[in-house]
Amino acid sequence: MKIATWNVNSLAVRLPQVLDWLIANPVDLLCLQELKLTDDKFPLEVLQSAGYHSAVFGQKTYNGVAILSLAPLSDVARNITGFDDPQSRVIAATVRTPDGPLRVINCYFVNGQAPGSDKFAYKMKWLDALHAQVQAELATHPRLVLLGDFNVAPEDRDSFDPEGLRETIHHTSEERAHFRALLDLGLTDAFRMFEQPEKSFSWWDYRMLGFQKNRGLRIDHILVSEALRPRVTACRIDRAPRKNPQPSDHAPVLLETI
DNA sequence: ATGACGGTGTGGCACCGA
Repeated sequence: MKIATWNVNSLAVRLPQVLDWLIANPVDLLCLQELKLTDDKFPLEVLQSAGYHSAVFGQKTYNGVAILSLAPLSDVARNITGFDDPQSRVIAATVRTPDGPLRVINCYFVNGQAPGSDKFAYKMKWLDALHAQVQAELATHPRLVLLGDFNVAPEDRDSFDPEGLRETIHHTSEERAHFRALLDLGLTDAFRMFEQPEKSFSWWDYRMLGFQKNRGLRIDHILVSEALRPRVTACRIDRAPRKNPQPSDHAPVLLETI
């Protein structure tokens, strides 16, 4: 089984690239973030023609998440139970597999702007709420994958400049503690189950030749539950779409299981 | 570095992202 996550930074702009990428990478599940469009503008029929079912949670201008799946999706849940949020950041769904149901939680984590800002405070509250949500989901769905744009570089090696950016956004101790708290629920960062090239990143700033200089961050992640972990055979970042003429600033991350 | 680059909106620029 192949599962991927990709922050597309506007699906309206990136749809042709998504369709091309799915032809080259016929994954079972593709989780998208930053759709930047409302549900009525989601290209449901086009993706259906490509063979994919969709569960969508859109929003005008900002945020928006979707799960694309070759197999039908059930028990779709939007955002976090008991956490009133005007922003569309979380969509979960269940997909049947030969080994039993798999719960998929696709998230676009809060950016947070800067420590001390209102947006950072929102990020912390959102992370608290997400932790409780994932804990509850795990209790009923032992086979679970939590993936998306986490907006956290978990360790120094996940940043192009860990010293210069120490305690700045994506690098703060608080954000990293929240990431570890998710791991403490029994989740594993699938990317770190395998030997990886040094300076592996999933996002690069559009400015200042960020990608060409590999000045990036690894902030897009795929976390797998204990039941799923022994099934994981590979996890990698696909840098190819970042080389497209009009790229997203994020690259897809891919997971393979037996 | 109040910069850069790219997307969206009802715009002539501001706001946001990371």
